[in-house]
Amino acid sequence: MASNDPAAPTITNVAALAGVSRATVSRAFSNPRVLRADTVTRVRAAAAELGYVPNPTAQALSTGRHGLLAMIVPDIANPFFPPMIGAAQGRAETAGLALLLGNTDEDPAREHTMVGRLTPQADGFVLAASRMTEKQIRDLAVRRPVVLVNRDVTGIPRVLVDSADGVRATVEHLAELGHTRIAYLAGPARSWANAQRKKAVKRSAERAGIEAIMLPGQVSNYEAGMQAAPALLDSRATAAVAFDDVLAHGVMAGLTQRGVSVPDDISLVGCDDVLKAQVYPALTTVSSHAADAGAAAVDLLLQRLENPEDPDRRVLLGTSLIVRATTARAATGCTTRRPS
Amino acid sequence: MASNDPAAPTITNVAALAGVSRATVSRAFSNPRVLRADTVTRVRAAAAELGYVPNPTAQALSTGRHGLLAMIVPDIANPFFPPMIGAAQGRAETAGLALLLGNTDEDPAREHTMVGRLTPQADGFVLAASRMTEKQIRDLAVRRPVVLVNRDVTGIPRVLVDSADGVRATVEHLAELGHTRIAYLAGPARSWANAQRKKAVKRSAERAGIEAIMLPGQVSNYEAGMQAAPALLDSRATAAVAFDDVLAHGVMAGLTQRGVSVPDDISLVGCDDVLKAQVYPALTTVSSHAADAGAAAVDLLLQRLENPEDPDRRVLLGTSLIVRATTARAATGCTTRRPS
DNA sequence: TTGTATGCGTTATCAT
DNA sequence: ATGATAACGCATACAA
Repeated sequence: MASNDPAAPTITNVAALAGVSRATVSRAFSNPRVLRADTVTRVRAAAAELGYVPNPTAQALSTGRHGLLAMIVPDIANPFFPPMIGAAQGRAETAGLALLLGNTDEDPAREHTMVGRLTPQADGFVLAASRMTEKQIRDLAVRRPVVLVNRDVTGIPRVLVDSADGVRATVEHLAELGHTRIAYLAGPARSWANAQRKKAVKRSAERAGIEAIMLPGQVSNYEAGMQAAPALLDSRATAAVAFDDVLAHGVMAGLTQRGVSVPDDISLVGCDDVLKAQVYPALTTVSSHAADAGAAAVDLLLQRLENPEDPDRRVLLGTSLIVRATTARAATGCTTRRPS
Repeated sequence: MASNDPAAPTITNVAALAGVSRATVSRAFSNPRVLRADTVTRVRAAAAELGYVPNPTAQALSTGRHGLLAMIVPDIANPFFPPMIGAAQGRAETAGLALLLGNTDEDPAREHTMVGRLTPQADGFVLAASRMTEKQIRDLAVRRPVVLVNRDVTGIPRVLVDSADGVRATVEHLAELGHTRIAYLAGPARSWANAQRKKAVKRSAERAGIEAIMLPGQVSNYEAGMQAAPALLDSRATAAVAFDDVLAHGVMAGLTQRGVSVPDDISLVGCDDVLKAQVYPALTTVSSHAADAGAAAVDLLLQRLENPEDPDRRVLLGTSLIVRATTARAATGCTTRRPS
């Protein structure tokens, strides 16, 4: 029945040592302003001497606040998320909160179950690229503050990485290089970011007066990219924008395998800048600032936590084109080489 | 004071509806075997009707078990850790536990503080590549079960990725390719894996009858790799093993920048296989199976949790060489080109 | 400003 | 097999 924690001092021990009541010790930590300054210091000294730390579980039972934030991501192995998680954890830590991490493997059912499992312990949720239904999200939101990342549900605070700027700059960049027919390689169908990027490519191409082809996609990983290479070649586009960097690298591999050179034969642009300049050839990409998104999401959540009546917020984070080594002038004259 | 959870039914409501005492409701969930089968079903039915779920916080306060595992990593942005974290979370989830994640930015002080903050809520710890002192780790271990990953402290259960096999295979591979002078590019000085790999390179080189040069290093990132390129060239080694893949990529960048070609002029091998075959040129590397390590660590922790008297365990995970495209025969005759 | 008393939801001890 | 009740550690309404 007792705590399994050997020799963990409680408020009672501190009270005895400091010669005050347990209520005073409690106040010395949770509401020091109502106490005389010297009692606060006296109590704190006693606490320090014993190594006393308030027990968050007991606090939670009494206040309903657990000091825990939950963050759910669809795939931690996707390099887009780790920086976001790191930033979120750091922000939470600064606010004195700890972070519960859940990985759903893109499975909506698993996400829903996990959220249910965590609800009684978490003060709030950050749902990154959530795959749950709008109804499920709203149901959760009435029980706990929720902040969405890259998912746009009216009435739920959300931070969205707005690819529009970066994609437009990308298309203009490609147009300037003489490309007149470009392709968009889609990512997960349910992904908000995918829908947004697809639309941005389409519109920007119209504006720039060039042709845009939409190539289908389901998942976003290296394998899928490899397999998308033939379709890209068939499309006869001379440049492609991929849903993200991982997909782009897969495409690059598939193309190289078929003797097609990037960027000499086909220009390639990724999204999210997850690999930075860490690989050769360095990928031209649309930077997403995932870490900023993680920090912003936690900030939003903290606001909601201290003021549940906070108005609906929709934070848009900009993106920008980073030109590196996978874009070049459109191949002139000769057609793209095909394997035998 | 009250719970912030709207309309969360408690054991009392269920007891009233089922016409039993609160104790019986409790037993119906935590220890059903001592109850008559029909009462269990009756209570469960009442609970289901109300949507009752046991409150983990209250359980924790009473039992001392929180249903929470904490995992601390030095740098979540390092691609070695995300798969490990994902596997650990999955394993914990299967066991009905949630995962608290902490990121320390390689800062021992921050790690220590974080561990202190989390101790009252976590049932146990997985410390990945911990930077804390041995004493700090032991102190923690008397309060909570602890499992280490890639840190070797006697008496503390630990899982170690044993690079020896993979490194030996690497050195033999290089020797067969005609290399007679190879370099090891070190990583973080306090890293157990670094010490182990360095030693393995040294010994394997001796066995293979070739020369091994140790190049110093402090941190492991792309930048550091770039900056290490000149030293590598100065060493006149024709092949190099880097502490990890990220460092290797940085080195590759630095070399390419100076007009030195990989693998034509210099062969390069990474460690950990964090980028899989996802980049060109695909990196020859020593695979570390980080996900397996994460799963094994949680398994070890679960064992300790149910039996604290479990004997000291030291799990060694093997590694293997994956030959891809960055190793080739030693350049013959001509010396390595240097930039002007 | 500080102390007293009670409740938070559950488990476990001791009865019956 | 089941019920009554005392913890678990803390926060807060109320009293003083």
